[in-house]
Amino acid sequence: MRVTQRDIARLAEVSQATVSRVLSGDVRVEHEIRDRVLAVMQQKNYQPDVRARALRNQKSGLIGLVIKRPQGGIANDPFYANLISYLVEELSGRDYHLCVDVASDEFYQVAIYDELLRTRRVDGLILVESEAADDRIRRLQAEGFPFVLLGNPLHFAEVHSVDNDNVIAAEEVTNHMIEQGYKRVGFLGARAGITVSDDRIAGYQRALRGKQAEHLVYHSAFGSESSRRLATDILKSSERPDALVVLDDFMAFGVATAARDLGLQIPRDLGIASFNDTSLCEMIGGGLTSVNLNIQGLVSKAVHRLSKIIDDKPILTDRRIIVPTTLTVRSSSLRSEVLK
Amino acid sequence: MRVTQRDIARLAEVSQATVSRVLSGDVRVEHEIRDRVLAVMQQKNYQPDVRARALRNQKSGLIGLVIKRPQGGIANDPFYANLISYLVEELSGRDYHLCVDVASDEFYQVAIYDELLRTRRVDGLILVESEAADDRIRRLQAEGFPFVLLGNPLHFAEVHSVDNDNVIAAEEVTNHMIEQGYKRVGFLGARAGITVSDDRIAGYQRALRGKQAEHLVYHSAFGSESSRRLATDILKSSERPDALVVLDDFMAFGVATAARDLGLQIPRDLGIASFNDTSLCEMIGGGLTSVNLNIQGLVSKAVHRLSKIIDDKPILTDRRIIVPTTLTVRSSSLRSEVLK
DNA sequence: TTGAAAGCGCTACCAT
DNA sequence: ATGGTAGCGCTTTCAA
Repeated sequence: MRVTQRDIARLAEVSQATVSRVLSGDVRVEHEIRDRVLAVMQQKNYQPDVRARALRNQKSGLIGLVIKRPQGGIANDPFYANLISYLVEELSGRDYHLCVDVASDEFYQVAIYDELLRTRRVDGLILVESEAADDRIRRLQAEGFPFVLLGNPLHFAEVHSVDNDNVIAAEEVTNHMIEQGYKRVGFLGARAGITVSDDRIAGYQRALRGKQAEHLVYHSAFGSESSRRLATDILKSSERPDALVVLDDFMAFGVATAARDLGLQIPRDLGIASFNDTSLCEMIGGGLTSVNLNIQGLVSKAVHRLSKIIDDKPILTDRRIIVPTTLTVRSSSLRSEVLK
Repeated sequence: MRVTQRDIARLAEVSQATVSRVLSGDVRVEHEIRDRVLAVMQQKNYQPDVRARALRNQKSGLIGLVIKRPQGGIANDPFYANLISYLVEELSGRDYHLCVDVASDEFYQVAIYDELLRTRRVDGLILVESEAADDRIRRLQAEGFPFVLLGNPLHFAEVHSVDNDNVIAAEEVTNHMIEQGYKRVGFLGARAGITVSDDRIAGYQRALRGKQAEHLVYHSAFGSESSRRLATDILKSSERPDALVVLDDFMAFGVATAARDLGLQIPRDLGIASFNDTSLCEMIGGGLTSVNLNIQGLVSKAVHRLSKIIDDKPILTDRRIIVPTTLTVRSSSLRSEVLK
């Protein structure tokens, strides 16, 4: 059996309550006793049992992350790997651990929510929803369960959320394309309903106002292969765009491949820019212009906010926190350089 | 306050013990009472508190994954994303959840180990060690803590481990290159000490026996950029290899980029093959030949074994479980096709 | 078949 | 300043 406070108490000839006090750094404990207890703890290599603590304090020290499996697993989306990585890092600084669950389908996801929060396994949740998830959010709200949404809460104004301003980000990158002299800028997004995509399309359209009459919005499935196929069709057309803003780096990779196969020069014949600024951007010949979302910043803000909610601390700032994006310009969009 | 078994008991007019029995599916409970209790549970939306259960049963229902941050975060290594993804999936089928921690440095990693297992936060650990980690493994053994190593335990014969046979895998892929007619096959690995790399180099060398006198082993840092630079040097040399087996897809990507920049045709002038078979392989022009590690298989075996250890069930098979690899041949190594 | 009660290891309150 | 003790919500033994 493992060492408990009772064992320590017996060996140090004090009460178990005193051991607990020493552990919590209670100032009222006499120095001599304190040292004696600490010595025994050290010797016995005592560590408090988090399970007992969790029960007693009604806090598990765990933050849950439930992600809906994207197309082809989370493996191929560096966003999630980044997210988890930064989350763990951020949490460890606050004495929290991360509990990850992946939901393969809608039904299962609800079950996980139930299991995770009704059983009080975790103290709070980080939500990442690619689409509006009304029922789940309402459920959490009804339970009064602490959670922060990474993304756009849409009509849920009361939900705490951390997000980029994807409308502005898309507007900026589209403007960048226009400034580079592209005349027919298109946008390659995901299917309608994916909030990130919808937001970025809105930004794209805003940028075009008064500058380009025709809006060229295309909807592709996720992944570089789908976008490669779609891009091939698009670029074969006689009225093809001369620049494409793409939803993410993977899809942009597909576009770049399609362009290369069709003999189009980047950035001269086709400008490309995308979102996420993953390591992939350095891998595309000459580099891919991409919007950096500052995932670390998103995560940091989200955890900060969540821990405040959990601790019931007053929240003075806005419920929606916006983390600025930055445009990392690489050669895939630098038409002006090429034409010099 | 939330609903407890006592509340249910009161409402159903039974004892709290009976409620517990109903929950555990105890057959001795009379049907009528059973139904009454279940009805109240349903109505009150009762869920047992996992914290109390964990304390009582001495089981948390959590499996820990501690990963040492690789170069540049885990984000850029799809292996970890895959690992986590499959782990979560596999665990959820066994009523376990995954607790992820990342250790940035050696010292911190030991601290996490302590926190995670001495405090009994998790019931078992999955270890992923890129290098021999003697002290940590000995510690776990001394504590009698359940864990399974994903990788090569080296001299720790008593450790339960799940791994590919990297020696054989490398031998096979090297043989494949030789069969394709390459005469100077090289190996681009990581620095010595990284067990996966060491194993694969050993396999590469075994394949060359009697077939190619000169062993061309190169050591690169991780990442496509480092390997691109190194590959550029290697390929500029007059005695350059005509084929490279590379430690992973990312590094292979760097090699492919270097080759392209030097005007070398793949697979005619340079054959490339690597390990991991990630989505990146489809992205490299024509496709990259790569060894598929069957991560899902690795994870499945590891979890299966770990849960047996945790439940103290007898383990009849070998302590070391080998999951077979398969070679996914794509055009980057198909020299014979090109020369037809 | 059911209920009463002990106890998992801890924190915190109330005594002294 | 210290000890005794209640109790977090649950499972399980023991009695009835």
